[in-house]
Amino acid sequence: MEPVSANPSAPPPAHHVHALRRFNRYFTRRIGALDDHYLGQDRPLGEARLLFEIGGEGASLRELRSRLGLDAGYLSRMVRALETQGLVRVTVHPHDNRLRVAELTAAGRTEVTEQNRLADELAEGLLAGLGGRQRDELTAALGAAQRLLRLAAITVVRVDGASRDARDCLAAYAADIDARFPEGFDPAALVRPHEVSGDAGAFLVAYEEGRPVACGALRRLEPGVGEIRHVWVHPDARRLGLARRVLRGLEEHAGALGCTVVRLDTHAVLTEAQAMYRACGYTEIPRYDDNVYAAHWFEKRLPSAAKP
Amino acid sequence: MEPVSANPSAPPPAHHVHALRRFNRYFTRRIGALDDHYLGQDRPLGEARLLFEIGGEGASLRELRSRLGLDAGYLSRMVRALETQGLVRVTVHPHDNRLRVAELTAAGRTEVTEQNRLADELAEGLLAGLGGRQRDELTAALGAAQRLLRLAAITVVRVDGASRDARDCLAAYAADIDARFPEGFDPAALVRPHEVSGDAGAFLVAYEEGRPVACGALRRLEPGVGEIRHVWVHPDARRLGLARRVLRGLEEHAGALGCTVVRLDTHAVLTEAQAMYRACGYTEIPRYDDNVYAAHWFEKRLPSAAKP
DNA sequence: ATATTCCTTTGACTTTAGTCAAAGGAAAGT
DNA sequence: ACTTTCCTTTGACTAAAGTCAAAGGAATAT
Repeated sequence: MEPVSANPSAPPPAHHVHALRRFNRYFTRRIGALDDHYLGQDRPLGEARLLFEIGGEGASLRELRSRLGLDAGYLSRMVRALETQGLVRVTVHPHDNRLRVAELTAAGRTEVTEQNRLADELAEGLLAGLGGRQRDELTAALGAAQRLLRLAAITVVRVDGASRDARDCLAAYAADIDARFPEGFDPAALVRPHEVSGDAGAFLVAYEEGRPVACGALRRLEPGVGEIRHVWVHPDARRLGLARRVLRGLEEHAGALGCTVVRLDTHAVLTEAQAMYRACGYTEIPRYDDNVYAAHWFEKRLPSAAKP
Repeated sequence: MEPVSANPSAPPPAHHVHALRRFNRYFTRRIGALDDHYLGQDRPLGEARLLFEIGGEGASLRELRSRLGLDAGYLSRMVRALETQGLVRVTVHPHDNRLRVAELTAAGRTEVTEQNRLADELAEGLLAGLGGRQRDELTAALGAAQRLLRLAAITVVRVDGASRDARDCLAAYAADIDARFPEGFDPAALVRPHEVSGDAGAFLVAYEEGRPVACGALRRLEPGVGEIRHVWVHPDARRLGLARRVLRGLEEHAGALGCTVVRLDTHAVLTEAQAMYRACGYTEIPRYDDNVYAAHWFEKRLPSAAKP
């Protein structure tokens, strides 16, 4: 896996760094601390967090371990403690006897609900000091900040078209558009791994905290002409501007593979995608393939790789 | 001290509460955690935080205790530990032999600098994932959020005009405008405590985390006419919209004291203040007093207290 | 001057949080 | 079938964080 345009720009100017640190200091002191102390009520923080993380659906110990970053032994003991307190029930995983699954009992659920109520109350108390317009502003600012922080944490890397993550992404993509296209979607229309690997093309996957959240494929149509396909973003990661990042990465790879033009097609129902392609410099062209799902065809001339 | 328009509005809508909690969860997990772990490097977190809090200027143990919320005994031991490591020097307070003051030694300063460098690096790494425009957006969003969170934490209360905090605020106000008015300012022109206490008027102080950060006074000019004076905001708390809050509070008190009109004057150099008064519904009127510092006079007719 | 309040230190604990290694049962790869 | 890899449990610790109460010197209030 090689990172794609990892650092597109020079180191960030100091004032951004300071703004982030200032905010961090203020926020963790004012809010984070409060949250933790009040939530914990009568329970060690570790246990409170664990309960919260088990949540309504339950979770395997393995998952809890990775989500909370805990030592296996430590977690095992904590779960046992919660079990003897009657808050948690532990069973073996139905499909894999190595795994155990922790679920909340009724008492556990009550406690988590109470935790949530307290946290809500705390947040309400905080917001009570603001007027309606100011609350709107705050919510908007926090939303924007979170969006950008998430985006900053996502890395786009090139992977082999036959890799596990690539296949998973394509499967999710296929399921997604199958549900969206009125006529459904036949996975046979997906690119073959060899078309997007090695010198033939490229397959990019975006990772957020280790999980694939977006993908995009590039294959060669003819010498000098690449085709972008299967740009997909996980529902949880939409509206972050991730598709553009994947697109930019694919264009870079196209340039590196000697393409001067990239093309792509889209289905009639994917109107946001069409808008994005236009906004990214693509112009509509006549049909160039016989893709039965396509209704619009686009092309973009790549800036020739400038050498300094 | 009685709170002023403490809860001007109904409990905040759930979506604001959720937005705040969502952000809080994300932020503390992603950023806060990182920060702590990296900062601690080779040193327990408690000590690292303590070093940071002692900072360049040093601080009394008492202050450290309240800033960090630590047990006295625990703090005492931690400071001793840092002292034996040669990072901190402890001396008795020059004016109060009960107090000790902790200062950083050269070695301590080096370590804090290194801490800061690491934290900067971390922030840089985070920002590296964003483009220039996105960084600007992030900084703006964090700035707005912090401003609003601070504002939410500030409460405006009425205090006695002769109280310690009132006097401190007025002194700071006097020093402030003395530096700003070309002709200086004579503190004899300040209101007398009795003019702004009891039924005669009101004195409001805004507190942020226990410290006074703004004030404003109301006295009665003649029956039915109040005068607003000495609206002042601490330099650290400017640009939060605090002056407006104080002003609104004073207007409410004026209404409660039976005033239908409030007046105020401002100095020629305080142009932002003039703009604010206009934006808050004040209109310029002819000179109504003989205040030698005044160059503009304003008036606002108060909405008569509506009963439901 | 005397009582009271402050601030810090010390002793004696407890709880949380976390680490490391060994071991054993279960699934996956060959 | 056999090795390897996974996942969890247990034992044996350590370090950090925090609590409580007693005590003594310094300021303040009365």
